[in-house]
Amino acid sequence: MRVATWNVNSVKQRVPRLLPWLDQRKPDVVCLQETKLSDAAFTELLGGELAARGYEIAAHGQPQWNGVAVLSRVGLDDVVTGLPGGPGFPHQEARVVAATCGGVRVHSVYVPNGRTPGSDHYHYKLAWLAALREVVKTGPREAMVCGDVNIAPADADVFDPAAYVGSTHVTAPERAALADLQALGLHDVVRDRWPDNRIFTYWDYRAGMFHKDLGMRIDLVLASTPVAERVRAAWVDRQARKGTGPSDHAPVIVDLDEAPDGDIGPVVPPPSAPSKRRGTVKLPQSPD
DNA sequence: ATGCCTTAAGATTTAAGA
Repeated sequence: MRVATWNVNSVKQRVPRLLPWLDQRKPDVVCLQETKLSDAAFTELLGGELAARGYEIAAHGQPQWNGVAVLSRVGLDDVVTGLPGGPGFPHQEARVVAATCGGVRVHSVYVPNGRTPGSDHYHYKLAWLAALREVVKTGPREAMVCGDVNIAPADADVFDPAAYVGSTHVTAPERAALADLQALGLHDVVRDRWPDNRIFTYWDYRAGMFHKDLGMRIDLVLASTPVAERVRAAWVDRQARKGTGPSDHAPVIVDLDEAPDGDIGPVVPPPSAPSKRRGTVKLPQSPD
């Protein structure tokens, strides 16, 4: 099962990039953020194209800002929008939708930006993360939190830590809130897969930041232990950030092996017939 | 320049993003 997450920065503007990307990468589950579209407009815009590709849609949007969605062609059950009892600014915004896809509880999240450390929006960000934690905590064991968390987990996740001193995305309280979420047993599967690599998922549109590879890693796929154990590839699709009319974020793509089947027990390849696909496969981070 | 691009809304500009 291939799971991807992508902050598309307006799905309406990104249609010419999104549809070819779906055809190229063929993800089974797609978490989208910053769709910037009402649910009715989402369905009108993409319902036909996505249905033709076998996707069901769980969209949770609003007319102008924010907006998230889950697309799935491996089932889409028990859809929940928003965070029950969660904070708003002042009212709840369209920042999370969850659905069960292929046996995994998938949360597509767009964490508030925070704007300025200490601001009302910053405290809203921290409260929002705490509310997300409660939802995940009480949810199924097989879970993934995918999306734009608007936090660089470590200094290695920004191009220059000195450039971000005093800014959001790197402050200790934000990182602590993310660590609290991960303390539920969620693994940062891209970083776990590539512990020492320079990996970014967002590059500012301005000043040739992408060309110079000056970015941040703020789009994450977090997986609970039973899901993380199935990861066979985890990488950032930098290809999708190139060319004409890209989002300022690149997709993150994660491939999961089949769920263990109780009837067959642990799978051990016979020594005489090594499988081409057994074990973890080191895919290039960016197949340029 | 201290928001250098891009988006949306809707108006000749503003708010927002990270």
